[in-house]
Amino acid sequence: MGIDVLVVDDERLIRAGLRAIIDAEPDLRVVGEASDGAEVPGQVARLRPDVVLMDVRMPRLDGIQATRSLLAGAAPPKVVVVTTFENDEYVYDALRAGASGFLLKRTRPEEILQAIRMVAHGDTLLFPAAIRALAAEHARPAGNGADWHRRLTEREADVLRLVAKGRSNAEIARELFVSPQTVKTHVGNVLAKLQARDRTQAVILAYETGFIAPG
Amino acid sequence: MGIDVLVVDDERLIRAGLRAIIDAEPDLRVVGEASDGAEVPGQVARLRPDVVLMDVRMPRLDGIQATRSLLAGAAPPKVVVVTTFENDEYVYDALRAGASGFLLKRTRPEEILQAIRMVAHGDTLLFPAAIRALAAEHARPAGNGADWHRRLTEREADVLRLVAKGRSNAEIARELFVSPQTVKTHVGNVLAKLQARDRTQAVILAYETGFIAPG
DNA sequence: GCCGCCCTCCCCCGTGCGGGGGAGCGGGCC
DNA sequence: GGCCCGCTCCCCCGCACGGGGGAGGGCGGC
Repeated sequence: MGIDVLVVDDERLIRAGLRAIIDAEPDLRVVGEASDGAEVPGQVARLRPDVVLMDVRMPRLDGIQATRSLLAGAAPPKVVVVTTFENDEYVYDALRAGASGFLLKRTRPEEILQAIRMVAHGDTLLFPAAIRALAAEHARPAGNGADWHRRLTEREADVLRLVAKGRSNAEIARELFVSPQTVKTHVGNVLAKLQARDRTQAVILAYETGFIAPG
Repeated sequence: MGIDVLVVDDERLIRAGLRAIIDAEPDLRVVGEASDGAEVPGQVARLRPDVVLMDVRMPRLDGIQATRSLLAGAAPPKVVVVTTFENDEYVYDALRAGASGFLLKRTRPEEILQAIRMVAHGDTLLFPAAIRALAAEHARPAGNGADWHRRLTEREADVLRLVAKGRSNAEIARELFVSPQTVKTHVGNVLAKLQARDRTQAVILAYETGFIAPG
């Protein structure tokens, strides 16, 4: 019961964001992270995840090679390759290497979660599906069902939204009718939960994970 | 010669980003800004812009009403309505109100510029065009032809890219093999050019204007 | 030649920010 | 009743950050 996920990405920021999103789900769990394709086989052998969420571009050993070597082993996990652009030439290589699917990094959180569940149950996400997901993203009005709210409390989410609008702590305090100290507490909690060093990194995570949408 | 543009948006950040993009073009010029639909008629009468770039959602008087009142006047400017989602119900109202076109905020800078030129020359941007622009956005690999490079020097753009990755000044200094003071200088210049108060706002602008893409 | 821009580096200074504590209060759960 | 948790507010502290200057070298345009 429950799907164990290994997150592989060379960007610490992205890993933190994905972890936050995934761990918010009751049926999903991040059992480990790797920052490099070369670390993947060891982590997989040790942690035995059900699904590996793997970035394409990484130093040393890229996601394609890592996928290939993984799938060659015994009882391999499902692999979802995460890429930035859908016409990335790596995508075709990823499918040939045996990936069960791939996602765009700009995909909305709930779609990432759905994708993990799908491949865990044996489904395959094909190229057009990613396109459709993308289209669906834009078809959705403002009902962005971002999901790490469950990790962030409502108040913390309020604060993050304002941080992501460029507001200072003092401004946020005025807008929320609380003291600056309170805002500092919330911001501190947000940073801790997102594993961000400062508000700038928090904003980046908010954009990268779809907590807020550009435009 | 040259197209005069009035930028209307309640978000100071967005206005600054659009101004930076537009003013970088030799044939375009931002002659003024308005933060509210109610300010628009006065600004138009005073500045007589060729094109008004107008946000839909604004306090007091929204972009639709502002467009309607503008088009009712003598020698009205062309109006391009800027919206967040293409299925926004306001869009149809905008076209009925007499807008010459509309854009998605997530549209790439160069497409925004092209749109301004098109409507100034009497062309009309229809709904499908926005969709196509959107599709084209994703079809484009990494060749993001962001345009405010002309305002930002190359070095400044380098620094902004790293700032937008969450790096501290010291980290940027190490990565670029220069002293922290130099980085501070560049960051300061970037903030000034983007009219951003701090690095957090600069990152927001970078995302909102498409200087960097999420994912 | 000179001027202007870009890149580099330096000083000082104030402060917003983030980390470390702690604390009171309400509501929900057991 | 006790416990946990979210929200609120407070202290202290160190430091990275941003604003204000200035300065020198390289390079291209006028």
